Amino acid sequence: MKNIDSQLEIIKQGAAEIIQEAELVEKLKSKKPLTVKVGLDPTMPDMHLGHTVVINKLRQFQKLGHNAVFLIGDYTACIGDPSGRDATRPTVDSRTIKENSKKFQKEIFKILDKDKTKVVFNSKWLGKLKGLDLIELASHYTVARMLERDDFDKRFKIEKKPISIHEFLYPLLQAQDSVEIKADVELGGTDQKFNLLLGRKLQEDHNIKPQVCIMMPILEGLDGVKKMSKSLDNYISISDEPNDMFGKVMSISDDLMWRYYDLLSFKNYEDIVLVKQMCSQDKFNPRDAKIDIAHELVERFHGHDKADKAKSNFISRFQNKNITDDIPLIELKTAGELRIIDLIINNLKVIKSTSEVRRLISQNAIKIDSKPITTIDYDCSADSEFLLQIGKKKAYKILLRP
RNA sequence: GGAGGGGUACUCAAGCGGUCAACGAGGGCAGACUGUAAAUCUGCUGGCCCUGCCUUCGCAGGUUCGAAUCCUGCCCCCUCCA
Repeated sequence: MKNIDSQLEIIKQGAAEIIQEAELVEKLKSKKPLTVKVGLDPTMPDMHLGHTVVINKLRQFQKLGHNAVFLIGDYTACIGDPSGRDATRPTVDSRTIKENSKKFQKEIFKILDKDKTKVVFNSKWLGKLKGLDLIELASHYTVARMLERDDFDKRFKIEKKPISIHEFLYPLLQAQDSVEIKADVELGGTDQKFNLLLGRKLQEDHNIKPQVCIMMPILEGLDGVKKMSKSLDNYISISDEPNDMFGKVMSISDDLMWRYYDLLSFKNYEDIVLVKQMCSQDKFNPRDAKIDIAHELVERFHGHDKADKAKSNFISRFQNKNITDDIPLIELKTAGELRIIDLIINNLKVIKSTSEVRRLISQNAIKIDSKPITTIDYDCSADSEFLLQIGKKKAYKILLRP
């Protein structure tokens, strides 16, 4: 185990806030591996890079020799934490929760060391709570203090949107998890501050040394402004195909790229500082820095070979403007000629309405063998092979057979 | 339980009897410029058998030549009082 100072330095990297740092030092001084908790609700079917920020931090703890506990909130998922949202999340059925949990476990081990990570489900203890237990739990906190939570406060006072009573139970249950696990440290996004703090309070009530709360910044999505989320469609899923993932990373702004470096890269802190410096002094093209981070991320989730391939595809396609062989070849059987409309809407299913196809055609966005088509009545002759491009990003090789 | 306010397209938000497929903003898409960047500029943004037609303004009816706009009932939400 490294000395306390260098541990602390690593732990603090990228963290938005630590409560209380002095307590953390105290705990580190004990020289015993700390129990570090990260919880995630299996409400969404797949994880995106935003979720991994906290897991990356957990990985650092793990590398430092501490005990990583990954908590799957299969019980709390039934409530749905509305954190950062303006309304209750719809509750999720138990089968979906099971499926998602399984997927989660597979995904997190692309980041964490499988052999050293303890995976726990909070239904194990929360499921045993009886009505009276729940009432007892609820007695530990007051309504006024609940309303201190930012999003509750906003909904209640400013937006005047409804808050259901059961939503108050979420933070309490999450805090109960910390009691059960006896967490020394809990990691979460800055939007989790309230919930994490409640863990401290509840642990104290149970005479457990309160956990240190470490808040990580919320990662912005592709737009660079709003938090990464599936519902905003500005996310990079960790199960995105290599080419897609690479392309999405390349399309972010330079400012955002540095955020991604800070929060997602496993490179040394010093190396990142150096890259930033070189870019700002025009010694290194930011585009190439972007290629590096794109490669790193694709490699993490898809392996080295696929990352190399995605990179070379990207370069040949966009930098050298070549149309590569990598474009999917689609073979279709047709009796005679095939209308372009039918091809796009019925066979490829990439655009949903004729009107939209019309629009794209009038904008010169649909090309066949690099030539824009000008009429909706365009027919593709039977028994032919051609390249179909829709906008800049979509391309297909089509082979029509009789 | 009582009183009042409100539900409009992906979101916010105008419209309050015809000129409304519905102002405006955001988002999204496309084009130009580029580093598939960002910023900026331009256009588009319900559907279709597209110089026209069809369906949309919480739901269901009604008044009218004609309704998102008026009337009735229902559903949902918010605020205040109890």
